[in-house]
Amino acid sequence: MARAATTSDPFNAVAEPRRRQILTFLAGNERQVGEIVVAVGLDQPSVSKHLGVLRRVGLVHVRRNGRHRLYRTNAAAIRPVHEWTETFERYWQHQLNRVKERAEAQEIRSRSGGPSS
Amino acid sequence: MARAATTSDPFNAVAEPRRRQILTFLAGNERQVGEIVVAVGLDQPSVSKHLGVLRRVGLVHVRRNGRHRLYRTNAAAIRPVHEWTETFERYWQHQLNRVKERAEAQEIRSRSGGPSS
DNA sequence: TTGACATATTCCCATATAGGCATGTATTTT
DNA sequence: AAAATACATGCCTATATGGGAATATGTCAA
Repeated sequence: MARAATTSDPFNAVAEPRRRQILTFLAGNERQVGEIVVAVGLDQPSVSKHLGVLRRVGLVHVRRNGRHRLYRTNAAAIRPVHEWTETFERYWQHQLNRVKERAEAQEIRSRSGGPSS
Repeated sequence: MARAATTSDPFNAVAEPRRRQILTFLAGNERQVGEIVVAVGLDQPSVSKHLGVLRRVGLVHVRRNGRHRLYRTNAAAIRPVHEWTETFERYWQHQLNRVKERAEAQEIRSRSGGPSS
C-alpha cells in the first residue's frame, strides 16, 4: 500500500507545516480566506486546498458571510493529538529528573574537595 | 512539489498509526525488534523501516546487545508535538465552558416553571 | 443582465512513501 | 569455518499528495 491519506485524521492533517501555521493563525479568531493567503504566503488555491483538508478532518469550522467565508480553528479536534502525546509526559519528566539528579550529584562532588579549576 | 518527507520531523513521524503503536509499545521499556514485530503484526522489514524513520527523527534510541538491538522510546522528542497542541488548550477549555454554561442556564430555566415534560 | 470579487475545484506533474520480497551484514553457536 | 539467528537495506509498485495554472461556482454591485 501507499502512504495513508492525510484527509483521514488529525495526526496526518497536522503533520503539514502549512496547516499548522493556518491553525495557529485561526486560533481564537475568524478570518476570511484572503487574510489567510496573506498570512501564510501561499497562492489562494493552495490555501483553499489546505482548508479543505482541515475542514474534512473537522479541525476548522466555516461560516459564510456574503462573498467571504470565515474560518476558525476548532480546537477540540486537536485534543486527541494532545492526549496521545500526554501519555509520554511522565517518561520525559523522568528523564528530566535524572538529568537534574546527576547535575546535583555533580554539584555536591565539586563542592566537597574537587579541583576548583 | 510533492509531499514533505516524514523523515524530517516528529509531527510527520507520528502521523503514521503504526509508528504511534510502536512508540507506545516502547514507552518505558526496551524491546528487541522481534518483539515489536509480534506486537504490531507487520513483517520484520517493515518494522525495521519504521524504526529507521523513528531513529532518524530521534523518537527512539537503540542499543546493541549481541545479536539483538534494543529499542526504546525517547519521550523527550515527542514533547514539541505536545507543546504545539497545548497552545490550543485554552480554546477548547473555552468551548467546554460555553457548553457547560448553556447547560446550566437550561437547567435553571427548566426549574423555574418550564413545562415538565 | 453584466461585471467584479472571493473561493473552491480540476488537471497535471514530481516526489515520497508503505509494503512485499529478496538480499546483505553483524554476531553467536557448533 | 560453516550454519543459524536477528536485523537492516535495496528494489519495485501502487498510491497520495502539494503546488502551479486554469477554470468553475457563488454572491454582490452597477
